[in-house]
Amino acid sequence: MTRSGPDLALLLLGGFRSLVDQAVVELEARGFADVRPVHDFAMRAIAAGAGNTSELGRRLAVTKQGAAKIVAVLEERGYVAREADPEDARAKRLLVTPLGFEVLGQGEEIFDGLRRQWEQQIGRDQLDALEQNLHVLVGDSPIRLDTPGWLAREVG
Amino acid sequence: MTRSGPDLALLLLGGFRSLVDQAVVELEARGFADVRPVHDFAMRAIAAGAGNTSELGRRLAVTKQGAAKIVAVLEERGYVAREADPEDARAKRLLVTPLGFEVLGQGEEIFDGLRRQWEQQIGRDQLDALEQNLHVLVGDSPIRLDTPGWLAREVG
DNA sequence: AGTAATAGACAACTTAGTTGTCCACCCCGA
DNA sequence: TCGGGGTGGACAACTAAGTTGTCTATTACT
Repeated sequence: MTRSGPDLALLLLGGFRSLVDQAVVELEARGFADVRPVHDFAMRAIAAGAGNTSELGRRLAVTKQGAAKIVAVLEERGYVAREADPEDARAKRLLVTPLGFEVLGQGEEIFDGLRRQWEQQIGRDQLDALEQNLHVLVGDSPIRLDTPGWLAREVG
Repeated sequence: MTRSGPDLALLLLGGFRSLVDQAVVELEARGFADVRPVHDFAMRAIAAGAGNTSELGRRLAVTKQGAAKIVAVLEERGYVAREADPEDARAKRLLVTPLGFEVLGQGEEIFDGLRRQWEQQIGRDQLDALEQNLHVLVGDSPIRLDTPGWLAREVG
């Protein structure tokens, strides 16, 4: 039984790590090596409407230069393409390639699978309550991704 | 209501971030600037018996050189002292100074306070269940600290 | 039209770790 | 008892993933 504040924080971190580490390993096993959560999140942001690098930077809460580096990696891997923006000669449009969507889909599938494992371990009601409570505590916008350093780390 | 695997991971990360960010800010307000979770964890490990730098590295899952850098910071801040080990001429003993224990104590107090806030928001029973369930899911040793990159980040 | 803001490139720096190498010292076994 | 393998620690070079800072080209405001 945990009762201390620091332990609660560690428990949350542990839960996150547990899911993400397994997901990264499983993604690699499926043939997508070197995909980190930050890549996944970046692609999701692009697919969700971050049309250029500067906008992506804002959504990921990194500088546009930082975003440009992420995009460079994604482009090199073939997950994201860049093309001239017909409506703005300064900008280059970002788009997720079919291969990128493939990674995205697999990632979602893996996370869903892990969630189902948790559901089996503690029961549907408990997991629902856990999510519901965290939602209340964290607020309506839990998607703050400004932890790219850690998200990008190699999994031990 | 959250039902997707990725969202669950984000929720856990959000919860952790929420606690840690507030804790860092509050610690700073109490006069301990530039203290990051990784410093706290390192001091805790030393206090708990990590008697030298190599051992600290093992407990934090970083290389001994990495541990040495953390120790250097803690020593410079006056939170940790090093002295010759009378039983091993190679080693230098690590010990947490009174000032270090002060930080540790304040940190614990702050986290406990944040936990009480959560308790008020969702109720004692719900928080107990949340902790209990996470404990089951994460396992008995939730204290895996090998995320120093992110733990050490400046809070936005 | 003129000025401010924005997209993006390039370069240098920062942080928090990593290898890699070396030496001094401990320990254990022939 | 000595001799070799393992360990603690220092120093140096490298890496990853971001940051500022500066520059140009282009767009948007008024």
